[in-house]
Amino acid sequence: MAIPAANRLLYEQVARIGKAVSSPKRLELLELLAQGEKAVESLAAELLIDVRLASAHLKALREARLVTSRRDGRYIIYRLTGDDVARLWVSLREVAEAHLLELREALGQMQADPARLAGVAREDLLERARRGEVVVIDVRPQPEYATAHLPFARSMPLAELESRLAELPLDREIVAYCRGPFCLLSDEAVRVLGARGYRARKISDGVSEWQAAGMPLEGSCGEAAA
Amino acid sequence: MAIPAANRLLYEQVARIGKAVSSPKRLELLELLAQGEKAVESLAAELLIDVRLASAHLKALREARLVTSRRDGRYIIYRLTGDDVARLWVSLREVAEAHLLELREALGQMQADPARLAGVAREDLLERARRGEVVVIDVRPQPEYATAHLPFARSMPLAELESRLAELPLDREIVAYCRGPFCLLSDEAVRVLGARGYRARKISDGVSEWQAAGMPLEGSCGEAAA
DNA sequence: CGTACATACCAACGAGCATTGGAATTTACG
DNA sequence: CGTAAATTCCAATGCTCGTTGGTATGTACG
Repeated sequence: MAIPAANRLLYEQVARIGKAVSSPKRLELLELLAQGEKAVESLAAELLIDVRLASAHLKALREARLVTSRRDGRYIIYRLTGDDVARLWVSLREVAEAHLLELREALGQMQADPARLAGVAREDLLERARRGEVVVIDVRPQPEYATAHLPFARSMPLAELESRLAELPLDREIVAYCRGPFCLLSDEAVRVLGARGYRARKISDGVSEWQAAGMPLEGSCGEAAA
Repeated sequence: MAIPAANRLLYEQVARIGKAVSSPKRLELLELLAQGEKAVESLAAELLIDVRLASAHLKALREARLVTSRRDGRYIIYRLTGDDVARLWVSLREVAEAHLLELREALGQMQADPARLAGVAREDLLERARRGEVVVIDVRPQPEYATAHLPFARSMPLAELESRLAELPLDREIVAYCRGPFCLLSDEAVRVLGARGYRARKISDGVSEWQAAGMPLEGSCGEAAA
């Protein structure tokens, strides 16, 4: 009755996207690129893999049109082809979290940290940050902050945190965030701050999660060097 | 600074979901299961593949926890583990449509049909259907209609359409829908109706797309035989 | 209780993918 | 213009996956 060969092609095309997100390394690349555009070298360095391997994975992502590249001097800068790619990564992670017990266990062990700011709605956090009741710090590297960050957030990269402690108030709660639920930067920041007597907690949102929830972002969402 | 081995496991878990949706056949299975639970045999028949192959793919989907199975007599009935799985399928398809030119071309060729009801918001269609200005027909097999269908939709399986033409009014517009943008049932229905003098058009939404857009569904969304 | 049926399991083959060694290409910089 | 740096391309290897032939398991039905 129907022509089965006709739409077989359609599913193959969608499967191209599926194949692109079927590798852990490529997912890691997508999450990094969701923080802002980056050169191959820095991506490879962050993942602790060979540059050639990173290049090969990026090629696969490019062939699925999830990323594009442009040349900037000696570097080739990769970036996501759209916000929907970051949203897809968030959706995938949420489905995995919802159905894969193993993932929830691994997440729980990794961030056994009791310093989670849970049960607070994003709107409430935003309102408190607006009023200055809490200080929201973005502990990712500065270029990622420059690309996009949460409203009222202050850039405080983990690498500079200890030397810039004086900038943070001791009398107000400090809320740290980083790249998302899988990122450990904010956990480390909370640990450091807690040891120095600060009242610090973390949220697991990154900019992608925040935006996927319909919340506003700030930042020159266009260009930023890696 | 950070422990890279710790969260390596996390990405592997998410990649399990990615691997599950990296095969065209498995995507087809997911779309069919999004219409309602079904036995292995009927899934294999619909895909025109060997039952053993369908079983193997379903096993892969089950290991990624995207589907579950239960026994009903001699049959093993598979169903999605949640609405979020159907939403993931919709998201994947939307990302593919947005970025893969090849997909848009293939889609355009397949449904070159000029009878698309485009540019009409879902809310407007719902309102017109409520007022009875249009007759919305669900041309999928009846069990899928029973599981879930659009509000005010009437079940009119394509297989029975020609013998039940008398039930449809000639003076009102008829809007057909089926399983989604990749499904050809509604195109065929529009063709048949058009040849008999009916004013018929189609929408590309299926129940998953409708629901993913935040629109309400009707139906005994629990049990239905395949 | 034995046969038919639906489905899962096991094995095997070929195709495709991840990874790394080595080389080519493009750009910047002196 | 030549050298260094960043990245891609090519080839080879080992592994995983899709597919199908054969078989086992569990259920219904006479």
